[in-house]
Amino acid sequence: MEEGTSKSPGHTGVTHPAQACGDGTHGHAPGEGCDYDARQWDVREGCEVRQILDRVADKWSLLVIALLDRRTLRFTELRREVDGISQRMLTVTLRQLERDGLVRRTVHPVVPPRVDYELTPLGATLHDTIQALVTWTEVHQSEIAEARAAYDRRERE
Amino acid sequence: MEEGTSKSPGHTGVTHPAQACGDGTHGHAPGEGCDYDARQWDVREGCEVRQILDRVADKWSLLVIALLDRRTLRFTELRREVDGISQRMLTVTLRQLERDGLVRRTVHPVVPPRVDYELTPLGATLHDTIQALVTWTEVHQSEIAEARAAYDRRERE
DNA sequence: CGGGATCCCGCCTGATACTG
DNA sequence: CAGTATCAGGCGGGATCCCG
Repeated sequence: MEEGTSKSPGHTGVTHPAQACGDGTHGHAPGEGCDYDARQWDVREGCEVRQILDRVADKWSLLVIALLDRRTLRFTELRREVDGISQRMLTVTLRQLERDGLVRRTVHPVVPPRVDYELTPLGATLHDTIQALVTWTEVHQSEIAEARAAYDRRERE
Repeated sequence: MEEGTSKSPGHTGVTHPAQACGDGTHGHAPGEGCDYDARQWDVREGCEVRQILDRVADKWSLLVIALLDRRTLRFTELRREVDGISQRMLTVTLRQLERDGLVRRTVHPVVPPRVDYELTPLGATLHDTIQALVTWTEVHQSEIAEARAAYDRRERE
């Protein structure tokens, strides 16, 4: 993999040139200027990279993607497998992922309704990255547990 | 801090007793490649993997770790670089990361006070993973922007 | 079954004041 | 500078009802 879209070698400033960059909320018309040297990614709020990062680095999105990476799932199946998610958040998350082109939603015109969710090719490219995160978590589980215990012990005294 | 040391489950009520969900039924190969069977990672709410994942897959945590991965930073520097974070959330995030053993907090007994934050060796092991996520985001920026535009166009009609 | 609409509570932000 | 304490306000997200 390469370093993304960075091209100009010399410039590293990017403190906070201005606001510009669009609103921080989710609804935002793409195509607005927001491109700057991302090599020094101090990533201002509302910028595309931050928007996407906020989506991908979201607990629900991550879990949904990881599950869909195994196989196509229906709404209720996802609801059951993503333990703890509310129906609303599952809907919202899936819609966002669909909008981002990471998940394809297929409605079968049958009764009772049947809707399948699956990763798009783009979404599938997240596999390695997400899996790496999950693997890291599993591998370092005990170390973190220890660190927490130590911290709490220190705090309590 | 009014939220206590251990993040109270609050809205994501932990219904299950936090018993070990890494029940040893899926031994994985820690090393390289995702060659272990990822098709079976049980992620019940409240289990350790989920707790850690929820922390690591958090927008603020991710940004803070990524920044500290470049160099040691002081509180105010972080506040300035992580655009959009409130002082409270920065404090909370840093405390969580410190508790998890990912970040080391060093208080220098000088006046005015000086507190440095840096990644621990454990935290540093997240570098590749986090960087992969950031890189992925940068690489696929335009594709996602297109997907969003297409989706919005479809919706509006 | 899938999901839109609604109510509602608690977290987060932002502003401000106060310590060490 | 690096926080902690507090209050206001917005909204994210859970729970529930209900319809196609």
